[in-house]
Amino acid sequence: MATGRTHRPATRSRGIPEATVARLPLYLRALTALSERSVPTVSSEELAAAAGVNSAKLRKDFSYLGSYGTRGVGYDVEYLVYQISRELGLTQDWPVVIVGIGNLGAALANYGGFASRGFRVAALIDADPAMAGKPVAGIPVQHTDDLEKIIKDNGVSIGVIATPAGAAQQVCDRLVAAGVTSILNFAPTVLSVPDGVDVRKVDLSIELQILAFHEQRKAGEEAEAVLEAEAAAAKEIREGPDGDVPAVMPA
Amino acid sequence: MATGRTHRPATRSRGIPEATVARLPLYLRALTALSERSVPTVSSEELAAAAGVNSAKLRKDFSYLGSYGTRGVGYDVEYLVYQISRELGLTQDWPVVIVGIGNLGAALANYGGFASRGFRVAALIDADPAMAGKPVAGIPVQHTDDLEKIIKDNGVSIGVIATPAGAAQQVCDRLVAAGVTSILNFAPTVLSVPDGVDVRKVDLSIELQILAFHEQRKAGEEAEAVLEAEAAAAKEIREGPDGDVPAVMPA
DNA sequence: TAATGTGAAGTTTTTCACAGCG
DNA sequence: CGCTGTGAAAAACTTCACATTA
Repeated sequence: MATGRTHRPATRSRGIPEATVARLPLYLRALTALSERSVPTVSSEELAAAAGVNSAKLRKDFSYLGSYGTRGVGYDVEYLVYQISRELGLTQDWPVVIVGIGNLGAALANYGGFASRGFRVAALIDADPAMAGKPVAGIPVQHTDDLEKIIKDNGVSIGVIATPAGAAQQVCDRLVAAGVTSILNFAPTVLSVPDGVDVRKVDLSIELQILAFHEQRKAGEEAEAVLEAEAAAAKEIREGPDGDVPAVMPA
Repeated sequence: MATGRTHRPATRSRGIPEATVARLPLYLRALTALSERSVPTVSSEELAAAAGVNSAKLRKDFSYLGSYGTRGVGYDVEYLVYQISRELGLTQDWPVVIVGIGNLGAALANYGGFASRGFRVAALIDADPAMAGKPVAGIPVQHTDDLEKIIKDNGVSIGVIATPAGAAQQVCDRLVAAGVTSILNFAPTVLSVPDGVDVRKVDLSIELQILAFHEQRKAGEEAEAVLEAEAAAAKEIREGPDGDVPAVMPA
């Protein structure tokens, strides 16, 4: 993920373990939902259930942020929303560009949760001249030629790549050269970037393949279970219904 | 992720660590690219570079699958493609349904890499009656009412949820009730499912928030670096250019 | 001889279980 | 009393480094 540039261990930042950072958005979402329902406080148990994790893990995660709970009571929802938002850097607004306005890029541009918290789609960029000027999600698409200028004019540091795989590395290089230091990559390619640039990838086919692996395993186990059941049935026929009897036939 | 149902540790399956499973698709993609260029063999070093991991990790990962390499030579590309495909369960075809044919659902339906290896879009399902019958990516959209029938008729065990957050849990419940045991969730919600059902989620806003965290940290470090530089400069003014001198002013 | 395969060491993450506090 | 916060133990994962072997 190339978190480098300083001398700190790449996997930890500000003393907060990477695994914890990855869960903070989950907690934040659950807390936001509670906040909207005007729930004032929440226990680690309840919040953990809402976020789909176990409560010890959640408490440990929060312990890295500080002691924001009240023993015997739980956590103040509003306060925690604020603290996590601050920790994640969502109290400021991050301008984001999306490059590659195909079906996926359009879907991302239209994604509501985007604007709501901390992010703003500063520009949409596509290589197709026919797209230029067309509005998507109310934002006019601009041509790739102007990529560098767009990045600089808007002070963009986060870029989303939704181009075909073939174009991704080149787009990435231009983004980085123009000053982008965080990239979310939807193209099915490994991007190489200099130290100090973070890349995260979202990859449909990888996720499906992982599911297929588990799916296959389940099928295998079912077959095994059937075989075991059959074996048990056969054994019962050989040995009689009560099992613990010395076998008449060799095992 | 709810991998349960049997008595094995949920995080390991068939003796292959979950972290390894998650990387196999990466290796497979790199190997497929090599295969297309008719490269006959590859070393762990080269393949690791192509997949963006380190070579010791790759060798350890492969060691869980068996001894498929040749010392002094490397790995046979074709053979490894086959072994990994088999391990991931991609030698069979998995029919997949996509529920929620908005921008994102359409993007997924159009995604090429889908059909190529192991997966087949068996049906597209949407709640909007106006969509029914319309072809997306050459496949006619069907109405949610028929969800159960579609799942059963096609023997679908993998479902993709691309609906708005509000509908996701309900869709999920229906998919599971109809026999789906693996779900890829694009809706920004935590899904609850019974044991034996795997859920993986893809969440734009979580990824962006993780990037924002690191982005903020970088900015903080720059500020720190500036402060340190300023402090050093100030110190130099106070102490003169050679540093190790007893301070005249209090620290 | 070059590169795999792997014990062993090191690191990170998770979980346990309970002391401590409101 | 109830629930947080956290040391300590356990588990998972990564990396090292080298014996092994084609």
